[in-house]
Amino acid sequence: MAEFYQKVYEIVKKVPAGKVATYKQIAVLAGSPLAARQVGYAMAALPPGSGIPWQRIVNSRGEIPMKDPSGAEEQRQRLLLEGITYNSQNRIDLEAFGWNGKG
DNA sequence: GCGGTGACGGTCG
DNA sequence: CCGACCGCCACCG
Repeated sequence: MAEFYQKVYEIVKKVPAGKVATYKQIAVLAGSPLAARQVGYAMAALPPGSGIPWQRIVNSRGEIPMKDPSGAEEQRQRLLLEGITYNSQNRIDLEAFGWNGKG
């Protein structure tokens, strides 16, 4: 079992609702600050019923360049339910919703 | 062990 | 902030 993925999933689940975390944040907490790329790959590997709040994971720009636009739409809808709002540029304000990583 | 790959990040312009 | 280029790590065949 890939420990890195398992670690990433655990951290993602630790992200509180109403907050968003960046891939870098997850990578750092996972123990590999330079493996942010793999973090994103781990998210893509997550099935919709995995129980992992992958929608709270965004890149440093506060957006999710998902290959499937349909999934991005779903992600946006879920974030709205958590109180997270998108700005005019279809991006999330990391200054306001960015998770400090300490809960 | 090797080569290919990717929801990325940092730097440069 | 955005776009372009390179580099990074871990997973997969």
